[in-house]
Amino acid sequence: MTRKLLTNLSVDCVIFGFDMDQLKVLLVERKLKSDDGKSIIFSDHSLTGYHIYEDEDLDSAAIRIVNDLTGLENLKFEQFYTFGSLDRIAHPNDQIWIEQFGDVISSRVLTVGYYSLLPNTNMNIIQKGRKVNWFPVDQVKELAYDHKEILEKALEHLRYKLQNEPVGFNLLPEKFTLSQMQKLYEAILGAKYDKRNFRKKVSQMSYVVPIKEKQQGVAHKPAQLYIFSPEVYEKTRKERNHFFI
Amino acid sequence: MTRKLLTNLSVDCVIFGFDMDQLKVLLVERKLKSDDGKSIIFSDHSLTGYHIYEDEDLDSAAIRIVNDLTGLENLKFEQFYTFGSLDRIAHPNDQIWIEQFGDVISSRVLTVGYYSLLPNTNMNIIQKGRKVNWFPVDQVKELAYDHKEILEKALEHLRYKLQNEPVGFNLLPEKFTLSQMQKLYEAILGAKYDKRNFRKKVSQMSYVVPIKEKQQGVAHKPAQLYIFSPEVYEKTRKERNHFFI
DNA sequence: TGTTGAATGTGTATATTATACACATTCAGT
DNA sequence: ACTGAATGTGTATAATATACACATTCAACA
Repeated sequence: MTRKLLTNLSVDCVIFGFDMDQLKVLLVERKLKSDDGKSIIFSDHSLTGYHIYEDEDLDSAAIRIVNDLTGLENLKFEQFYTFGSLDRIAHPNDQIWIEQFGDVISSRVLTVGYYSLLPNTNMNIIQKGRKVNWFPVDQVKELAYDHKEILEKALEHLRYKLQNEPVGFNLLPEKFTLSQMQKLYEAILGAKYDKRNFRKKVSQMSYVVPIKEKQQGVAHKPAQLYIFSPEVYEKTRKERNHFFI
Repeated sequence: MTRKLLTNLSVDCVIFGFDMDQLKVLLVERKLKSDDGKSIIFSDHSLTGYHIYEDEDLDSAAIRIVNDLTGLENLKFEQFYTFGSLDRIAHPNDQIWIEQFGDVISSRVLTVGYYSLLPNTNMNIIQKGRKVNWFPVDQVKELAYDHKEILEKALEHLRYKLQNEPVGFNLLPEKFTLSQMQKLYEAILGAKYDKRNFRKKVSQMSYVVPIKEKQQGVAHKPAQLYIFSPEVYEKTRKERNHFFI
């Protein structure tokens, strides 16, 4: 039995990772060679995305698609926006690419955007055919289709969330130092924070808890390690009373 | 020429209105009569929604669909979430309703959720065939399809936004009093605020500006009227520095 | 025209939170 | 034992949040 792939529906996933210095995004190479395989017609990158099956949940599709392209498992995805402009697939390269696979070009492909936050950029990526690599988010220039726009929207969403919810911990290893946490916020929000004030603020977050363990093997005073406690967070978040700004 | 309607894609719009007391939502009656027209097979309500055309933008679809059902014009919509569970249309009533129109039931209809905020609940609604009415949000029990879930998500989104951005002014008349503004926040967030402290907070919002006009025809001290200035807001919002909580 | 009912509009004291800012400590490596 | 590199800490001041009570102004009515 063959599952029916929906030609007018797809899912695109923005996979973020933090390497303790920069925010990165996982991109898939899109390289089209001439028939004789000797010259390259074009080469660029896209997000991890593909069409969904008729009998497939959106959330499951995100998991499947990323797994197909990267081998990554157990990622958590969150939907952030859906893109449905009529001109999403306008560039000649995009059309050539699609035709190459014999797909009919739907007059418009609606794509649901998901993002995922990974705690590092060293995980083993199983490249099944196409090259997949990490790129610093702020150096990404052009992408296939409207993926640049999707990436921007995901970033915007991430920044917004970061200022209102403790999503940042998903981008840090389970045990992290306060300097790492500070770097994360600085990198994503593009700001600079005072170390003492940052730590004072964090010390008020009861859900960031120090553990009986310190950094090891560093050529300086080893830092205290912390973990994020989702349980404590759920208990404390009860009511925020401020409106906006 | 006939435009092709996409059977597996739809847009559902959650239209909120505030009547100075309660948050309300605009719902469309869904009444199915027996063939002889004498008995009612079932009757319930749904959000304003319908399938989109092949050659139609998502945003335009929202505008068209709401206009078709209500005659309302010039609404501003914002997308908040997309629903694509495989069991969205599970209830027998939903299936009967769809079959009635001779539509094929797609195995899954993906629907993009939009919401709109109206400054009052008195606008002239042109009912084209189906009855459309305002209902207090917190008294809505069951809805067609998964529309109850969609409404909840829209509400959640609205509350979130309300605490972080000045979207509430869209639910108030152009000229409003501070008491009205306070009531709005209390109604939507389900909280109670101290009048003096609320006003102190608002007085720090440079974009809420008093005008040379007072309430008229009220049997008590007439209140100062205010307007929201988007221009001033854009200038002031520069940087918010808090993370979360 | 004066009395009533109803909502408006205002200030202060106290507690909490935000900001600005500099130096001793601890480790690995040599 | 010395160096380089990052950690970890406190205080004074400013800004913001909270708790709380009463005189004012209008329309309506007697």
